[in-house]
Amino acid sequence: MKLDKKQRIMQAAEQLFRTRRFHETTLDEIAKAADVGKGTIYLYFSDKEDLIFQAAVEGFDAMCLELRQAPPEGEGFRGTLLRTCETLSVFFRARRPLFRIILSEGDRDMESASGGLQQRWRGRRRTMTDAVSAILARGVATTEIRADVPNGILAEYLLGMLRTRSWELEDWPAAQRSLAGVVDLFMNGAGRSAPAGK
Amino acid sequence: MKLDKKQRIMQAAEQLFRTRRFHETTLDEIAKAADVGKGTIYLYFSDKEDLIFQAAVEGFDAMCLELRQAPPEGEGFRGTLLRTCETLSVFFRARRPLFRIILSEGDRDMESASGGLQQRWRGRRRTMTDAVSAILARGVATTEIRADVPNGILAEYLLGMLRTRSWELEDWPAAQRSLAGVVDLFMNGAGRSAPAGK
Amino acid sequence: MKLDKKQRIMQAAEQLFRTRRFHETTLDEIAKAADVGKGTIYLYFSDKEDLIFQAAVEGFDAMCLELRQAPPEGEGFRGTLLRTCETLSVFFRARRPLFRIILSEGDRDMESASGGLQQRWRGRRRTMTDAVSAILARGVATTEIRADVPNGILAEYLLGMLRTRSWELEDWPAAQRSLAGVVDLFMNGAGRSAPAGK
Amino acid sequence: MKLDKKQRIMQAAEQLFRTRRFHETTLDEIAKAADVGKGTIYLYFSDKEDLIFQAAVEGFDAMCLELRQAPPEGEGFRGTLLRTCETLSVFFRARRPLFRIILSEGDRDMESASGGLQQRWRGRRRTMTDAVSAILARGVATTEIRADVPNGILAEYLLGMLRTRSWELEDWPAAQRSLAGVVDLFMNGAGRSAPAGK
DNA sequence: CATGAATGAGGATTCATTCAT
DNA sequence: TATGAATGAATCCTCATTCAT
Repeated sequence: MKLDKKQRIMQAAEQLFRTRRFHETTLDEIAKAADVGKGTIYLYFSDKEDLIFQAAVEGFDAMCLELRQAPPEGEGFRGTLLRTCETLSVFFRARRPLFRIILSEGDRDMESASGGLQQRWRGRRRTMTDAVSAILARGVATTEIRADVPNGILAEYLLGMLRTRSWELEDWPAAQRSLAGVVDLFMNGAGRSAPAGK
Repeated sequence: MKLDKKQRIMQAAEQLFRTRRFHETTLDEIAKAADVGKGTIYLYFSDKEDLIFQAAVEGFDAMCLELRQAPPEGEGFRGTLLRTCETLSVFFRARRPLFRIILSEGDRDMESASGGLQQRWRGRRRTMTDAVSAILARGVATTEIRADVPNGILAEYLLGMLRTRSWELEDWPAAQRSLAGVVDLFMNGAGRSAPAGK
Repeated sequence: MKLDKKQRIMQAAEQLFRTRRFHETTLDEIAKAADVGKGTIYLYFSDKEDLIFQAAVEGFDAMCLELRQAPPEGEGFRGTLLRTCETLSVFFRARRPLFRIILSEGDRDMESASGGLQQRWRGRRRTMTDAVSAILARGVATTEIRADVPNGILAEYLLGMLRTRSWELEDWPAAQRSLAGVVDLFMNGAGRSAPAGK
Repeated sequence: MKLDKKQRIMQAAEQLFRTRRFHETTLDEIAKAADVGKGTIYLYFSDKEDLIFQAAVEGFDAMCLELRQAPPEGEGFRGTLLRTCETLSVFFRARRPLFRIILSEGDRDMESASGGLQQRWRGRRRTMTDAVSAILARGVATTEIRADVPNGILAEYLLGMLRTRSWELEDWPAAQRSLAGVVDLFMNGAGRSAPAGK
């Protein structure tokens, strides 16, 4: 059964942006790949940027909700953190190309006119960082997370580590870039982890 | 006294890309801003991408050399690490807009044809990560850095933290995003810092 | 009633190339003259050269077919030859400017890359020379054409004479450059034609 | 010993235009090939077209003078004609690429502005056709050339045949495209040359 | 005479967007 | 809703020409 036309368009876009840059991917190609007329795209999206954005944040709210769910009975804080990383990792994996475009298409100093994409994303992103902050807050409550650094900042660094893992560590063996490893490093740092002589 | 023409062009480019995207910034504008003829740009750069790249990596090799210098007498490992972060931070601060473009203009899965910029950068970047790895190796030697994670991976995460600090934490008060904080978090992690035996 | 858009574009091109050289005629002008958008040209032609070529060979195949038609009952060989010259002459008259461009845009020794136009034309041209050769073969059969020179060569010289008539003899009075005169010269040569009474 | 700089430039141009079109050959290349500075070209030629023209007509006047020389003792008319064809053939052989450019760069209907090259050539060319006409006149005097067609027209056709031989017959075996063959065809035509039954 | 760094006018081509059907 | 033919604004790059040295 054929998907909804809007869905087909977003999927085609996601697929094409995987191998082509923003300005190298034409609406003709997307329309062709989605098997719809070129004009049809404009029935569902206001313009090319809007298409990118909607394709990127598709499912984003659902993910944020998932992050906010209460942890299952008996799951320790580290377990929660690991599950959080998995959720985030899964969401961003397929969307990496789209977010690469969004992040590149503007910077904080950009004039508002051109920063449309980035502006919209920054607004949404807050939902995610807040959710992660809330999770870290639980760790603070159980004294498993240090309290001398704001949760929001810790959340950003955690997200940054996940980005590094996804963007820069692709060439390393899977064992070296496990999510458990990220959590461990995030929690214990790179310093001599356990006082040997203890 | 007027700078060298090539320098003027690179500076003008850096300035303009700060507030405009790659495709919104025309060579006309750059030439105008640099106060040179349009054709002059092509005397020094093979094309627009080459201009971006050269402007971005200007001084990169010098920075890598600086990273490799032996630490001053009596400077502890943490001191070295802090100094390393400062060096990196200074280098990337002004070049952020340029690197945003380079990173966005291609991805590892991209066809080689379009990944020219990124390819060139990946080649150079290695010099930097190796230098940081080498520094971390000294920490391993003094048992200040854990040995169970490859230095290369730790280096990537450290660089990732600096990126997060520079890109995502701009709205936080300076005190919260100090380089010392980055080093502390990198070394000790987000877990309860206080020694258990307390 | 307005012509087909593709036709309008080709006619506008033919008209403009009549008074301007290849590189002096811009696609802007052609689009303007044809009263279509600039982009429309690229819906029908792959590029500027393709436009020239298609405009030039428009109707070429039809002419070749016409050349191959059996001569009417009772038409002598010279009559056939004259009719052939007329057909050729009519076809090339309006297209002279276009062919001037095609012939100039490459030469046999040119690298294949740049000889696109000329290559395409050489391929087509063969159809025409073969048709003329076939006609001359009939003359050989009736002993009206000498057999000691290959038909293909004679065909080339005949076509060359038509070109001379069209390109170099324009300043001479029409009577001196009649097609009948071409045929006569081609058949009898410039030597003392035939000692009439002798 | 190094040639005169002007000579070197013209030779380099001739060489380069052999494999490149007018607009594909840059003055940079020519200067490089001639081993002179780019500005030096403008010391000897007013512009690019002038360079082409002067390179093409270099030696043209000398050739015209040669054509006008009295035929050697005892050389028959056909001998003179053959020698004439040889002279013309030699002159144009190396210059073909240059003349292809000149002939393509304008037409009789062209606005004077753009027809500069062609205009200049048409003026010079007259010297050559007049010389050939004069030679044909000798044939008329000896009744070897028909008198019912103006010499000027016959001269044009003869030159046209030489062009055909040089441009269109290159793929034929040398024996079939001999200058003697051209003269024979010019004199006797393509009709049954000698009434066999005579 | 000779040079070559510097210039900037000029044009083919692409592609997001519209709108008549 | 859906389409895709038509549009034309927008820009990179080339290269003939100049002129300070």
